[in-house]
Amino acid sequence: MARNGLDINMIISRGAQLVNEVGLENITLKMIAEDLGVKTPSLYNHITGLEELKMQLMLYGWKQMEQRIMQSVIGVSGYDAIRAGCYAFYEYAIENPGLFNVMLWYNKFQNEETMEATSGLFSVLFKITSSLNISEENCNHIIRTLRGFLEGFSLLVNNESFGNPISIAESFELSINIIIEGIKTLEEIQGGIE
Amino acid sequence: MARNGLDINMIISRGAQLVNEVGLENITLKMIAEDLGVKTPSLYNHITGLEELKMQLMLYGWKQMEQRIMQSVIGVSGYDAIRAGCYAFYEYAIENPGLFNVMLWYNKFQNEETMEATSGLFSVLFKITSSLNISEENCNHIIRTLRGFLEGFSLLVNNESFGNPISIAESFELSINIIIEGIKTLEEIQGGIE
DNA sequence: TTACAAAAACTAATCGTATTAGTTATAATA
DNA sequence: TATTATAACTAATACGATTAGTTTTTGTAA
Repeated sequence: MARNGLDINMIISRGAQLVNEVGLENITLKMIAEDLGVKTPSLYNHITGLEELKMQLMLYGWKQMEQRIMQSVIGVSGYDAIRAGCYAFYEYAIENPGLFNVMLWYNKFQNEETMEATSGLFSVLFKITSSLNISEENCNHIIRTLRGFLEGFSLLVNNESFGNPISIAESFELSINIIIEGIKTLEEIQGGIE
Repeated sequence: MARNGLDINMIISRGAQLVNEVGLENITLKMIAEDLGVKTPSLYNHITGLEELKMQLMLYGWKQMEQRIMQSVIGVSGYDAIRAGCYAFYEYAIENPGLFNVMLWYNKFQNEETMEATSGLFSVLFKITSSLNISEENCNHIIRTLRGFLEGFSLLVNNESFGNPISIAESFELSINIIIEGIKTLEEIQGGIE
């Protein structure tokens, strides 16, 4: 029926590589098109524009991260699973700095597809936290605590915003310890009340 | 000697208002110039370009936030001061969503002026944490924990990334409780060792 | 009071990328 | 082999950032 040169998956996966190489602020359609050996307008046969591509990259990143987190928690449970999931998140984020920026910035548009991409991730987190002796509502709060810390800390690392020369790895480890210990006290308090 | 129409402070303060209104992704020099009643090239007599303006806005935001945090901890100490400082950070961030995005994205360029702007903020945090029974190194780690959580959580709130309908205010309160309780266990452990 | 000079503001022009309009080429299918 | 859907192309447009060069203003000093 027509030429079978590009397809949207090629554009997205190549875009993901390029955005990690040059950063979110420098990625252009022109660059992606040249990389794929076509002229810029040809991309418009597969995407509606730069904004949609960034949305697609955001979804691509979250789906990949979900896979990594799911793999990381196989065979572990409870607080060990929380720890493993946090490390998987952090490692994916710092391995993919450009893509992670896209994931953060384009997470704002709330539509069905966005929900679908991130809901899988949250259901993993929810299953982990639900195995603890904590109310469902507090599980949801805790997921927000973890999301907040993980997104913020990863962003700070990627931006090289920590001026102090002390170890970033130790900061991350201690932070996770702090949060887990904090959650444990919550569990005890709630256990006492019930 | 010359006309005294604009100065850089007018551009920055007006830019800060506008970026909160239209968002980081939509702010343009053209918009700021029109708002100030001049043509776009006139801005170049005061700034080197859009990038420098964003850097200046980033510094402006961090300095303002530092003031807010310092005021918030007057008269309180220990964990109450940590709590007050965290709330001051969060409230400033959600009151200034566009500017806060600038603060996050342009925090990457590490020069003397950047350091100066954020070092004041960190010295406040360091004074607070130093009053606890925690080693200096761990104080620095804890500051990173707090920065990570506060930046990430605020970003999630500003982007409306929390799909779940449960209260964001309660999530923040519980998160701070978790982190403070986590820090307390750290303090006890270290106290026991010493 | 008036001429000067520094600096700000202006107009005109350039550049780069996104996007759109309209044309050409390809490949599956009838 | 002819058709046709569709992808890729060329050409053109739009818009903002930036630069070059000109004009205007205003404090200072003759």
